[in-house]
Amino acid sequence: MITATETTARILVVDDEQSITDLIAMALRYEHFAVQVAHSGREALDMVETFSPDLVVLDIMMPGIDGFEVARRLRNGGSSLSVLFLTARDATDDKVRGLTLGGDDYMTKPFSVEELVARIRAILRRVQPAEAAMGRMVVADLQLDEDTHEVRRAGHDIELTATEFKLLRYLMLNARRVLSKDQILDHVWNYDFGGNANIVETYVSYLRRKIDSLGPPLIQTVRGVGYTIRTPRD
Amino acid sequence: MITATETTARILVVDDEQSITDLIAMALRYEHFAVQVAHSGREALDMVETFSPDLVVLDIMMPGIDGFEVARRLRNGGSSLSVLFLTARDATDDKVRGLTLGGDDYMTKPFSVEELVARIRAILRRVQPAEAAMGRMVVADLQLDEDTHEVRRAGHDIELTATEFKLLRYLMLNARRVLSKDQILDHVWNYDFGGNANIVETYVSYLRRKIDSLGPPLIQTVRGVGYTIRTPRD
DNA sequence: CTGTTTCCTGAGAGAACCCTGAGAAAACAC
DNA sequence: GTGTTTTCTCAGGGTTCTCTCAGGAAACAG
Repeated sequence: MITATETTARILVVDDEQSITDLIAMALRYEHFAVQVAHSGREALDMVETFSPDLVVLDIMMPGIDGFEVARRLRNGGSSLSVLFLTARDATDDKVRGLTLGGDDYMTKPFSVEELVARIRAILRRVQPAEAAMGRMVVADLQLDEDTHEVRRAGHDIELTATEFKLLRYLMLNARRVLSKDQILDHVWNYDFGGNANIVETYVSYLRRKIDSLGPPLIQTVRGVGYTIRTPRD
Repeated sequence: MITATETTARILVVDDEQSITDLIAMALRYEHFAVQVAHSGREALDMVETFSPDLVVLDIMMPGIDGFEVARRLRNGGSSLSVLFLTARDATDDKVRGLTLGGDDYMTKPFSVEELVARIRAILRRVQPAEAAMGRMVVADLQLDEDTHEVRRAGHDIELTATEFKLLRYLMLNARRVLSKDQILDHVWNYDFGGNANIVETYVSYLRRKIDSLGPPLIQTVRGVGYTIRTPRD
């Protein structure tokens, strides 16, 4: 522990589908957030009282009190609670738009866990300026900026595709930690991705070509386990 | 914290429609204003006492005491409070004009959040000269002046349509940051716009034709993510 | 050394994404 | 009302990206 203000953000996850709340809760706990789960609008409103979260991940389509109504009741309560809405891809986004103009945001299902975490961090960064400047990550002479989407190493700009960027962000967020291919697949690709894990190898290969050509290799294979990014032992 | 005079302007939002006050309050809170909401003329007059806002966003068409009457009573009370009126598109604007002779302003519904914020800042700039000179934005050799609505690059005046101007302002306000098409749509277009996001591509195309023909391209596509305006790396 | 497993990477098909011209519809000016 | 400007829709086509597959390289076990 570093200081007493090293706060762990509290997140309430609301979805009527258990599989979704399980997925999200697990991912967020892994990222060291304090997580609670609710499976209906009513339950959510109750838990906001008892748990007082910093942010709510809120599914819109729920029987009974839906996500819109939950959000509205929270606002009426004078709460300035941040909300990340979840919505089906084909849902008309009009109503969501109206609600997400503030610091809030929304994602369409299916999403990748990595992106969910990224967006949650982005929202928290705005609300809790303590975590400001967190949008920039550094490993050795490699830097990644989430806001500008810029990646540089040793003074060179590196152009990454969307997927490459997400993969690198995930690796850097967990720098030094070894991540299995399945973990990477689950976090960086959409949760309903059905393909095979070889795609992780492929994208690691792409990243190496762009990043490790500019200096000592940072992305390392741990055979039989997975990959990690770290500054190499001399 | 920088100084004690680092003031956050206080804004009272008055409209009988909850969805509208929700929308505006959320957007303004995101811009770090202190916001309170009232849903009737009477409530508004009370809150002016207790909240003492710097500016009031005031809907005209309200049951009971309407916006005109609220403004009149405020003036009679000797207050020099600034007002931004909201009015339906088809309302006769004559009466509004009469009331906006001071530093005040008005907007017709539906509006875009981006424009609402811009006008509020413009009003506050006049009243609180502290924020003066905030109306000019610069990216490389491109400059945009909110007050005069002028855009110049490399010594050339550039004529933009209203929508082009709003889009460019939003991009420049977030210079270097990558903005998704949805984000842009939500901020630059009216809140009830239901069309598809391709219109953003179209307008980016228009802007490029007018702006990027005068020098190295400033508006950049980040494929799969969105757009950003930045001075290009050599 | 040999066989086995794991990983790397080139090639390519299909999909996704983006740009832009053309024109209809709406707003505006006179 | 007429003509002009602006906004918005649509679709074609070019480009880039994603993902699969397969052969070969590297690491490991015996």
